[in-house]
Amino acid sequence: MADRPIRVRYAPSPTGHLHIGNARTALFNYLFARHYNGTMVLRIEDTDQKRNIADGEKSQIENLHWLGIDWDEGPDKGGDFGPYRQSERKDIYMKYINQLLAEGKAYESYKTEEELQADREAQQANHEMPHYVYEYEGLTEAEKQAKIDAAKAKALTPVIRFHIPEDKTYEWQDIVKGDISIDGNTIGGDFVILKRDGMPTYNFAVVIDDHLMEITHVLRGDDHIANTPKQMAVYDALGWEAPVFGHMTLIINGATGKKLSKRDENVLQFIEQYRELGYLPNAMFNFITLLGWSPKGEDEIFTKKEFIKLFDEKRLSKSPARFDQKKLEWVNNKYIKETQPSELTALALENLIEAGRVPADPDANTIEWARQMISLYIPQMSYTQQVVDLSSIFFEDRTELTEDEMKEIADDNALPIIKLLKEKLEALDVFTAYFINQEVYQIRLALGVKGRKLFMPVRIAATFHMHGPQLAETMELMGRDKVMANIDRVLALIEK
RNA sequence: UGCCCGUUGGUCAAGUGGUUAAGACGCUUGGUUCUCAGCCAAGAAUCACGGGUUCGACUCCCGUACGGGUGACCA
Repeated sequence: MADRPIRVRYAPSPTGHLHIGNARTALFNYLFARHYNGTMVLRIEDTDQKRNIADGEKSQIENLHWLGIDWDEGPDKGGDFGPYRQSERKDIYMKYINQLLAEGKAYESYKTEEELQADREAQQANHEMPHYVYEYEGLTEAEKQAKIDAAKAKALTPVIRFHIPEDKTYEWQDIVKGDISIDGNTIGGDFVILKRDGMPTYNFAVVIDDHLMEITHVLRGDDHIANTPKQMAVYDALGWEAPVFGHMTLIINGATGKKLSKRDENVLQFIEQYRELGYLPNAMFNFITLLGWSPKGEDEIFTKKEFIKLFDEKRLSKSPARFDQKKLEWVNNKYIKETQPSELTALALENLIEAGRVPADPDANTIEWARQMISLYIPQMSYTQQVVDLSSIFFEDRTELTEDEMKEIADDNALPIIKLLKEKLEALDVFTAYFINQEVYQIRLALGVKGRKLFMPVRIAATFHMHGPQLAETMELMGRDKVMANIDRVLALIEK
């Protein structure tokens, strides 16, 4: 096994959009493959026809690409081990199912849903773990055959169950958890490998696919630990060697302490949602990689290349990690500061359009204006959608000042400053930050007021807010008309 | 109820028998700036508990507690 070239896979089912937990699984498989110069396979596990959704596969692929994850083989790429959709591999599964049937390692089961349900209820009442009870228990081979024939005569369709050898103990060395050992009699009895609709079940199909696709390492969420012995039993039955398993801890909901579930609505769960808010792919990559894994040293910010180089599966954490939105914001802000303003503008523009702040098809002037406005907020922006709120100073038309703001301009110095400001700005030829600053300086010289006492009245009069980004730049972006209107409004309020 | 896994500050975490128990986010305080933010500096805060083993345990062993996972003709 160790000598074979490393092959790993990410195997989503197309049942929804890319979830953070799945993204993390994909990420670590990707890092593992790239670190060891191995091969990354994308396989679509679409055996549950009821749950598949129309664009599930497409959406997975798009979001993975957005995150910066790529693969070498998959439904969209081809490869020597295809097809890469389980729904297209039915003939392959049937071959092995027939083989197990012929060898007596699997059998037709006619137990109905009602019977199974009754079994489970009885077991539960008995404080036992729910498990399948062998329906041909104590029957001779002939009696068993007779029972099957009787069912066939009624035109019933069976499912195929796999016979679990209950006296075996399944043990493996897990890459992340270490030695794990599970008794064959605790895993729930003979399980279904072929459903009545003719599709194989997950626990069977993965084994066939992982083996045929020559997967060497299976890195997945630790909710699959309980499936592992079932899969190992299938490997045994087929005479195959199982791959190396690594069960990574789940990401848990910070508020509930439970596995991050698609039903939790208080946490943003899908990569797409972050994308829409203007999170950057590299920041997401960075943040998610550091959830449940850490490199040596003290750094927190790494490029993808560095992560690939540093990746070490032995440093995967054994205990679950909470998703910390605040830290993600910090990481994203770091990346925002490193990103070209033009790129940020493109993202933020979408958010502004979405919010109705900017027309859907902005002209060149608007784009340039937006670029400058967004630049003012780069130091404090956690994600670009925040410009919508941050920039409200440019869009709102307030008519009243808050108590705090009134206090700032109640000073005796305030009125002369504002009056002089109005005068100077009216006379200004070119309404740009540079010249505005000059005029403010002139006011300082003329009235002998400086610092907060000077700037606060100017800020409030010009912007109608006591907070905002650099004053002169803000005024330039607001434009002379709006600034003059603000000043008049504030003057009116003072005189009242 | 069974089986499996886990437990270092509020959060992410380093740590592998002897350390002042790193670092980051967050928080608090101070500095800087016209404000907010940012930036800089400082600070508070941690080994779940009980037994062993040992000269010495966060580190090894055993129990307890707590948390999580699993139980399908979902994956």
